[in-house]
Amino acid sequence: MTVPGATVSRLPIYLRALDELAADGVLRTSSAELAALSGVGPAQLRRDLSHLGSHGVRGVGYDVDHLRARVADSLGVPARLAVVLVGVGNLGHALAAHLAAGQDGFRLRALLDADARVIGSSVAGLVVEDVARLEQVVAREGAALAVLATPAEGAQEVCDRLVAAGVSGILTFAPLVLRVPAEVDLRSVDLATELQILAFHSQRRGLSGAAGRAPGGRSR
Amino acid sequence: MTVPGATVSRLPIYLRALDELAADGVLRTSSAELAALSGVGPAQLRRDLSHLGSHGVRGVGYDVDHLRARVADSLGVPARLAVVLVGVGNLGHALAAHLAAGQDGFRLRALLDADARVIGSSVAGLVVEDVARLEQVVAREGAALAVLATPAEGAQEVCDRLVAAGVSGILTFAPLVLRVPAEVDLRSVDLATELQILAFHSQRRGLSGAAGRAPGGRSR
DNA sequence: GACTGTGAACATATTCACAGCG
DNA sequence: CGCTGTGAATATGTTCACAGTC
Repeated sequence: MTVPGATVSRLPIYLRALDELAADGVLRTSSAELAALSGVGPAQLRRDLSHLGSHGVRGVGYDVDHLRARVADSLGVPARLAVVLVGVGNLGHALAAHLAAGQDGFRLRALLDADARVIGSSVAGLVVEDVARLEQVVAREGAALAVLATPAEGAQEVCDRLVAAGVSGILTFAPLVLRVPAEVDLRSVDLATELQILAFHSQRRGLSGAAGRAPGGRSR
Repeated sequence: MTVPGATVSRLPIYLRALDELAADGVLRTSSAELAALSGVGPAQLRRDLSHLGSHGVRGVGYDVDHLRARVADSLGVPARLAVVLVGVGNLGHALAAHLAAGQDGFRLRALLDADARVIGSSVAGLVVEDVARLEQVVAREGAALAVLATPAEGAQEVCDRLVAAGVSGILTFAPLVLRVPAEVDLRSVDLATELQILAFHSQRRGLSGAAGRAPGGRSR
């Protein structure tokens, strides 16, 4: 029962949609409804869920709570994995604040930085520690995941040390290509990259900017 | 000469690699070298570049400056598109600071927020304006792209207004599924989603946390 | 009757392996 | 010779359309 990567990347979206339905007191849903909430087609949603096993009822639909538990399980949400964040600059600070809320199924357990002016200060309820102690902190917290929000310089070194310390997944915001061994999972988010991708399509479309166009409708 | 989406999403990475080579004074490169710098295979790199036309020399390689110009052109970097950012909270502030540096080929032209305590303050060299004036600001700056860093509540409304005002691409950090018409490009980045994807693989691997493992090597 | 789960068709993306060419 | 560019093979992902089942 191996789940395709493309499916995995959509499971968090389905989980959020299921959370919303549950919060609204909805008990049962359909592939059409869930797909609409998730911005995908019903066939894709059914195919995706089928990779987690058969959890719907033909002719009826899906039980919201049951399906939600099943999706949350596959994403490891109940384990509430420990996360450490390295790089408490502007961006790291903002990410820490979001994560510290703890609503996403993770426990942010430590903040690390190299800047003496930041070390020792309190951010999002945690005291920033010296990145020199990275190995000890990762071990102490049993961190499975790390968020990397340092500048590009030095990011590969921090990454290597995180891997050696035993984290199994890294989410990086540093604008460079990081090397990790195959058994470690790396996801990269970069503002400039994302905007450049948008720019590509923008110029293909031949629109150089926002000229006065008739207000369009909403929805896709 | 239509470029596949998967290729487009890698062009910014190639561009950064080419920038590095140029900065190091390297005049000529090969698919093997560029691919190594970009973390992809040589065949993929050659296939990707071939979609932009034939810019290498068989038996020799690629001219760094020429290729860089060609990739930058396809990404619309020389146009230096105008960008507006909506939502100057923690995250928006950090994103504005990165963008304001202007090193990525964009001009950050305006900041918008709904919070009266933020409006009028100066961030990254720009005065935060009232989101009520979104339409006028987008028109005034001729903004082609927008960055959305508001909370989930109200994000769809802002998104609709950005679309109606004529932006052609939106990068959102709000944790919800936004609807946009087909002619507008939407990219979504969400911390919780990314971490949940990592968590999926982490638990598949059966590693519950960071136990003492032998320090591994680097590189992939 | 209504909705899921899935085989089959299609579309997209990656990789191999080598022909083409300076 | 050495390296690019690309046909062909493979792998991955999406969509259709309907059989299966409550």
